[in-house]
Amino acid sequence: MNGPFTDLSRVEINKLYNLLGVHIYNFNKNQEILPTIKSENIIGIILDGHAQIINIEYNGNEIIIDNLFKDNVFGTNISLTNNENYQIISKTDTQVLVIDYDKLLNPINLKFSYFNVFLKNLFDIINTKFKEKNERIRILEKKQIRDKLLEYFEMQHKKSRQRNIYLPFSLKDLADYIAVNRSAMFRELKHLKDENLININNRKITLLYK
Amino acid sequence: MNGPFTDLSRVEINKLYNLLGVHIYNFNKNQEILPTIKSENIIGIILDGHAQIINIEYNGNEIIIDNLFKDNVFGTNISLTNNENYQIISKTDTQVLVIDYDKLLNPINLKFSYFNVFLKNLFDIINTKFKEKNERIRILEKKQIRDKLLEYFEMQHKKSRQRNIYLPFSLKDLADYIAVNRSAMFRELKHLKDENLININNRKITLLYK
DNA sequence: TAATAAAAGTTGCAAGTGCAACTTTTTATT
DNA sequence: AATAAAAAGTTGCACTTGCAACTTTTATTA
Repeated sequence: MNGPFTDLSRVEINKLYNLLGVHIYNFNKNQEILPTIKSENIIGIILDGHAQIINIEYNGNEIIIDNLFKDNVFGTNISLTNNENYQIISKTDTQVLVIDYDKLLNPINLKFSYFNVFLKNLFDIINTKFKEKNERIRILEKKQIRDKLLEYFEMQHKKSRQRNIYLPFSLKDLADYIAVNRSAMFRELKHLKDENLININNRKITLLYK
Repeated sequence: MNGPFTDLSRVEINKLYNLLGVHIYNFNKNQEILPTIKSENIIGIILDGHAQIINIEYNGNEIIIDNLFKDNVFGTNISLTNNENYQIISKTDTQVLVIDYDKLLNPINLKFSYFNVFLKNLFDIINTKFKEKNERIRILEKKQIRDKLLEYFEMQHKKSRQRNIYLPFSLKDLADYIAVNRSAMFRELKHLKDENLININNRKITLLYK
């Protein structure tokens, strides 16, 4: 397992600290990490210890989204879905390194700046994919089809801010995406419709509770 | 949505092509992409079209692991779990850009080489996390507790090449990880034990079918 | 080492889901 | 426009799972 400073000398690491405006924070067990270091756009790296990303749902339920151990990364661009109510809590004494994401890939310091723009783009692409995976996991973690559907609706609604959801794929594909049986999913959609929580015709779903 | 060449001029893109030894491949609908471009360690980017990463399971089942659209990345370091039997198939006419992953972050071409070593490390860290997410999704996609467990065992076995699996966490945590009810999971573990497929005591599980 | 908390192990029951086997509707192809 | 193929919509049934409510065992802490 590689860490952020693999293959780098002490001198080079110090250069990096200056170049990137790195900060290191220390936390005791069970402290909130995020408010302390929060800024617009950061990458955090756990240098030592153990922390958890926890999501607080509308109903008060707390869900462990991710466990962060040594050399794991987190941040507003990584592993966190947008617009969420989350906390990062240290579970042991934890040391965290924080980098300004924009500074990280800001080419003004560097020759071959076009190359670093390219690297930044690659990062963005991977991060986008990363967020998609996390979203899907959030849905798959739900045990009931109803909850999976509602979680999916919730995510779509947050993105579009609209009551109407236009499925980007077929209902069959939706069933695959949330990993349930197609007929069973449809049955549940009907239940939601019968309870006047949604309207559905073909690929247009209207959230009546919003 | 950003692509790999966002914010780069035509001239800069051409420089990149030379610097990185970029190749571009064109595929017709329903062609196998991977064998054509396969090498030790590559990053592929879909420039145009649509492709799917498909896993062929031991029983012949084909599972769509991922859909790749314009500007999505894939590769041996990204989104693919190790040691798997997978295919990447173009679903439409598809154009793919291929980069040698080692060349990408090889510092010999660059000033500030220590900085690029650091970027490479960050890539590695994110990719590791990415693979972990994919593994979990593979498990969560299974509909039955038994299949989730067997998939989990399979993955652990492939990593350690041992019949004995030592759980890195509690059974309660395993239940959370595969997102099922703890008692129901335990019930299923007992069934597997009764059928002489596994042995289990505390956190040591032995696969008797291996 | 005693007390307390957490995890493992167990079971009955109600509810939810997968599956199969359809019919109907929509979309794609010649 | 006719035909074929895919997706949507529907239902009964068996089986699986979640949930609750325990007991027993293993860890943790005072």
